[in-house]
Amino acid sequence: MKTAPDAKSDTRKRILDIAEELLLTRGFNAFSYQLVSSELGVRNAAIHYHFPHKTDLGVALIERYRRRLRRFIEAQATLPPDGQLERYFELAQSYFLQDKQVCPSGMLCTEFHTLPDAMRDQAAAFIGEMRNWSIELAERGRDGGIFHYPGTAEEMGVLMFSALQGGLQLARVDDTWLDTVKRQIKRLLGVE
Amino acid sequence: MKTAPDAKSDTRKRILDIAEELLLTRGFNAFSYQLVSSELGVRNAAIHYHFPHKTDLGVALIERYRRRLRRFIEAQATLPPDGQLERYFELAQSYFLQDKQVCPSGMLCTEFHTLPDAMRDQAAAFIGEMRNWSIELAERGRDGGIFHYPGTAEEMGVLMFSALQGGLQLARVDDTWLDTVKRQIKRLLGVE
DNA sequence: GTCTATATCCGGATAGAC
DNA sequence: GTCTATCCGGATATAGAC
Repeated sequence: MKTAPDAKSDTRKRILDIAEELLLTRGFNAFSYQLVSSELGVRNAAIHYHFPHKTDLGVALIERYRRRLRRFIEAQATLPPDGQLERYFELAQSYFLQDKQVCPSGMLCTEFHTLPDAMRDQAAAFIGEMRNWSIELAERGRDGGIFHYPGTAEEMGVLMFSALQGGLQLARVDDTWLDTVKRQIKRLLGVE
Repeated sequence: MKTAPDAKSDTRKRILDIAEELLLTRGFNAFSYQLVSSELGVRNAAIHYHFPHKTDLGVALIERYRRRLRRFIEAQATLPPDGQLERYFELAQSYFLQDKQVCPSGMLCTEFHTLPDAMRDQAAAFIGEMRNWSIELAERGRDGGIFHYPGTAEEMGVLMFSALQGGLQLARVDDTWLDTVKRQIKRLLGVE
């Protein structure tokens, strides 16, 4: 079963894992096939076999984020809004704990002007999906009487997304930053 | 007076201006001396005369941001808190209107792991100063009875800073983003 | 202060052997 | 599927003429 004929090659997956780590720490422009291949213990031509162009690797990474986001959303569709918020916070926290990574959307936004077109399209789609989920969370929380905040669900969802993205980045300079942002978001939602 | 012997050369200033534009649109890793020199209409060796190493240019840029921030703060020290908030928003807006730039702290955070040490030190200091100012704004606003929010001034100041930084980045993908963030921050502060 | 010319290195990418 | 070998372009940086 684990060696099904259509299974993605292990090497391909390991390349994606290493590239993801590099993307979220260094950024797309600042990582090279050399860094991936040396980490993997192969030559850089081997990477080109799996991903002919760097753009292919970048697009594959964002596509994987999008699939992962869909599974993340489905996996906790039955949780109450405050539970979902906790999971959202844990996701951000797990990025930070792993070498002070930033979230994918944050890295892709700041590098946006230098990304190849295909990556920009994927990034915009990914960010749109994150945005929608954040807004729906704010909406369900209010409808369920769990969250209490001024303004529309769209405004509050967009603000939470923005604050977490910025907070995760600023945590690189001050370890307490992300905790502060999470605490204040909960307060502004009237939770706890 | 304008040609005082100790005046910084015009070329040096123009290099900084062009480099700043490139830093806030493309990032430090994604801009080159070639891009600066061609924009300036000189050869790249001329840039090296003014800034021998790229690190020197990067450090000079952040030092200028720090001086500018100090002047920005002083210039509106007498404004009421809600007026200062407006100026803060206008600053973010002006970045966005200029080729969808992000704020310096946002770019420096995401590239943090790849920056030379001297730039990291400057970036950390700059961000610390931004953080303090944002917190003091939240504090004065509450003390003056203009802002009304839950949590401490530190928590609210850090949240505003984070949300504006993230919002400015995400505005690259969706033009309405920054306006939404500004509107919601004002609402959360109980302003207007 | 700016130029030409060049050194050095590194990045993405390809060809062809195994 | 991975290797060796190589090409090409671009980036930082320096030397020395003007």
